[in-house]
Amino acid sequence: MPRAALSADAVVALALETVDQAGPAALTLSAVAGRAGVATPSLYKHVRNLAELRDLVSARIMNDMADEAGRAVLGRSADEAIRAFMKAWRDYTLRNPHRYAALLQTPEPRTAEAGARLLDIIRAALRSYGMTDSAAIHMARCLRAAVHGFAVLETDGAFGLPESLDESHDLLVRMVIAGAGAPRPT
Amino acid sequence: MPRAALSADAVVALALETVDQAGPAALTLSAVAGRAGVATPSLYKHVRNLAELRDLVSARIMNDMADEAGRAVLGRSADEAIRAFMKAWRDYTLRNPHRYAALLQTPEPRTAEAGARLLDIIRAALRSYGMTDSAAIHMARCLRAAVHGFAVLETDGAFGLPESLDESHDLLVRMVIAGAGAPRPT
DNA sequence: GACTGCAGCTAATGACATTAGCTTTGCGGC
DNA sequence: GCCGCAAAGCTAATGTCATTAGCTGCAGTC
Repeated sequence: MPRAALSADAVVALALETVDQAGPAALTLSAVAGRAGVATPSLYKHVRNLAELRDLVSARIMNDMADEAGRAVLGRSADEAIRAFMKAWRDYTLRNPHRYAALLQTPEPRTAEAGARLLDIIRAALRSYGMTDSAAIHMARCLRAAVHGFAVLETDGAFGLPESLDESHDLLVRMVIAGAGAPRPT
Repeated sequence: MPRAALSADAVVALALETVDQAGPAALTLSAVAGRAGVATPSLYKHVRNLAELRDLVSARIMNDMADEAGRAVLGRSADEAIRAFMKAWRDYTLRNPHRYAALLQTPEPRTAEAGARLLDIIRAALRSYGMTDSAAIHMARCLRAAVHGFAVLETDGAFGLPESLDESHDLLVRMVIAGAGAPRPT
């Protein structure tokens, strides 16, 4: 194992820095290579291509969020779990707006896997409601949609009005909790 | 006015075709020029640059969706209006998955304007609940977040499980309606 | 019939990603 | 201590784009 200098993980870390500082559009191999003090083609020794690097970054972020969300939910159940999960999610996105935008739209394998972890966490949080597996899946999807939609719109600055976003988010949380409490179809 | 051939609108239309057929990543000036039977630099006579073209396309799509959603809501109120709105939204996204992905994240002026129209439609639909303006704004945001989040996740194929997505969407609709009916804070 | 302005063209530049093939360096075995 | 090898890095080359500059030719206008 010659020169230890770089590694796939190190490249991803530098890519993440780039995203944090300059946004996902600035994530180019040139930029990462510059940050690593290395010629661009050298990166190909660690990463198949730009698409893979994007996926790796995306997966890292998704796993990160899943970790934080999982920690937030620990030891809570039902309404409290949902509240904590949604708060953790929003906190992360506000803390790292560029990261959120770097999450891959098109689900590459690694990102998809991280997404599955996330799903598990949500399902675990919902277990305390005692709903059927199938109901829990539908509920988890709704929770995810709500949380994701809000995050996208907020980090993109798509909510124009001056009204407090905290309050809007509170309403969203209450809405989801109400839905979880009474998920029975008509 | 020499040769009428192209025009900004025509360019946007061709761009939209490109997006529909090959996805937003395929929206390049080369591609559009090829489709128009014209050299790439010629497009600059109609559009400032690629960024502007993206914004124009995005705004066109957003306006389209707002039109459809507005039509769907016409003559309905309260729960029925919300249900119709959400159904119209999802139908559009399923009919035009690539278009939805082409909506701009970063809100450029024209897209933002179209987004404002959309907001108005939602607010009109909520008026029948007789909530205060401020409550309506928060509610509209939640509705938008729910609808947007679901659309993104569904068109990206981020929902892996085999469970019926129609059913999940139903649950989402019910959740939002419940939230609109009882939006009073703690 | 000459004038003007717009639409389109070709040529050139510069940022990237990606590939090919060469060079260096450090480690394991002798 | 010395050798070979494989990983890690480098330079050079190619191709795709976006974008700019400057030229050309046609549509109507006077």
